[in-house]
Amino acid sequence: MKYTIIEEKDKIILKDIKNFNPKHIFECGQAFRWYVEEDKSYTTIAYGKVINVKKENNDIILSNTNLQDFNNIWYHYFDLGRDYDEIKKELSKDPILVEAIEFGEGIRILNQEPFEMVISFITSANNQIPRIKKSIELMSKHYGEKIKTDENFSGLEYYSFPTSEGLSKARPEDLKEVCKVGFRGERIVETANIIAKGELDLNSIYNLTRDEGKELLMTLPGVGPKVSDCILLFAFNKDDAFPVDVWVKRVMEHFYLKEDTNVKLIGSHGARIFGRLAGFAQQYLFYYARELGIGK
DNA sequence: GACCAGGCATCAA
DNA sequence: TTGATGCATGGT
Repeated sequence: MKYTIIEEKDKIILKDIKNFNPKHIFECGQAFRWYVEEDKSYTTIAYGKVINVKKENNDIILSNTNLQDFNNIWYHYFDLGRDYDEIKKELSKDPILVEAIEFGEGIRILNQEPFEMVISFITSANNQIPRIKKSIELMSKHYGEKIKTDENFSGLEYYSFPTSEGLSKARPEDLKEVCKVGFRGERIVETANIIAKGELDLNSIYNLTRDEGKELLMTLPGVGPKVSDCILLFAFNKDDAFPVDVWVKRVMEHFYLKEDTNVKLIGSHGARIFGRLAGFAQQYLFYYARELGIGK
């Protein structure tokens, strides 16, 4: 996991870095706001910043950033302190994971912003990934704030994801008509309200276990077992969280259970066989299953 | 036109 | 506690 950090003008280069493939990281379903560019690089908006990520040979080039932001934001966001070789080695005791890991060898689990994850995964319920992305983009454009970028970066407009205050003032009807969130409109506004008023402090979840965090998150409208696990895994570093969606259900039934079951049984089975690394196993399996259409 | 999508809320048993 | 059903919306 050793790599060299090189600072250039508006760029940070991670030289000879392993376990970092932009396509795998940004298209494995954990994040909804990474946009692929013509040169195969990816651009996103996070923590109030716009950043572009490009892979060139064994290097990763982070553009429109600097060393200070890298140290304060991106090092943690990209989970660069974690040893993915160790995780892969442990999970590779399972022959099925060997295949899934080979397929998505460059996956990392990002540390994303809590409120954005809450609303994004409420939006994901009984929805399709391309439509989820579109709704999130529309919510950002209409209820987020425009981010100033250097003119010579791309010339496009970028918007931050809305704050809880911003979304709490939205009307559910507008979220439906303008942002195409359907029946999830009421849940989004109600949840934004609860968080904006401080009735639930998301930051407290950093210090809770998966089970404790799950119990708290599930008090929010629109947050159930699967959505809460996604929030815990993608925002709060709860690596033992094992979100079970239609794809994980399919891939688990296909390779492990060999029969038609239910999501609750799959959740407990995943926790039992993958343990503290269940979240990583889930991401490798999800990407593998969805890209190849396994079990469909 | 039925069926499905990174499920959840609700209600019956 | 578990199982069935409706839900907005848009694409097959």
